[in-house]
Amino acid sequence: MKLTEIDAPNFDLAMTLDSGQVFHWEKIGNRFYGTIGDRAVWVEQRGDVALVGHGAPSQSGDSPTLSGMVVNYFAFDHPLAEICRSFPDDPIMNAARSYCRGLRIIRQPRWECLATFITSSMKQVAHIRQISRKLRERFGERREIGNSELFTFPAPARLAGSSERALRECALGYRAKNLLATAQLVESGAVNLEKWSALSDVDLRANLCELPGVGAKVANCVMLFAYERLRAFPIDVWIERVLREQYFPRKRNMTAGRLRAFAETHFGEHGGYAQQYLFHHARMAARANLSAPPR
DNA sequence: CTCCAGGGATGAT
DNA sequence: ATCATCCATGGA
Repeated sequence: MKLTEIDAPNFDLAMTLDSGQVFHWEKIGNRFYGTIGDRAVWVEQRGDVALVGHGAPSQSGDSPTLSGMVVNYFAFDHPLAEICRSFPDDPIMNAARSYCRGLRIIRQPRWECLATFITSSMKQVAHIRQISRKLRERFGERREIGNSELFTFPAPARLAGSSERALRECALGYRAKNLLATAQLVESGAVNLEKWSALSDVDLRANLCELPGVGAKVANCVMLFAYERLRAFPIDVWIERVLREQYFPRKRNMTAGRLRAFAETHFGEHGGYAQQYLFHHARMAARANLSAPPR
């Protein structure tokens, strides 16, 4: 076990990992255990420093340094103060910005992010976490870290070579068919997720939406979390609720299309970041209301 | 346009 | 201990 300290200014690890953008990190004590690509690590925040525990690299040679991988994964290079300053100055956004200080949109591996969000449709965060764990345990590669074992997210070939039935055993339900079909498209080379990074937002979204199990919402999540398209604005039920109740409280005829058009213009060049802040703030506020309901 | 598949955590009773 | 609710895509 080795330790690495990494400068992590303006960062909140727990907020970042608990904001519904990534689903496999497990909290044990003060540490979050998970994989970054092929590497098993734990991460602990100590003020402005991220302490990272890790085993030996899986392969020697030309792999990037661990600290480089961590900096890239958690996007410590995103100019967060500047990004937050670009949000609109309205009461809703200001409350979310203040609550979510240090939340960063991370850079997830493309396939892992796409596959995970295909499994996310019509599921809540707790279920998505379970599916991710089952897929990893059954099809991923085992890694040891300290006394814990972790599993990498299975490569496309691994899932493409499985079966709808095996995937259903991982609690995917009807999503199994979509994940299998998409894995086979990627594995066959018919789809090259890395090459898609060169596409415009419009073309990337269109290509993603062609994949089985990917609609507008999942496509926007993948654009935001795996392709660093910080303008992409996924609208799920939580965000739709925020938009309707907070921005248009007495407009009865706001269609989904009009809401989408509003979001795309109102939240600006880092709309995806704004969306994540609104999403996380709304979810945490709802949770707080359960323990202390209003009146 | 409507209806529904499929499923496990979570809340309500 | 049961019962209802949450959720996004795609096909009928």
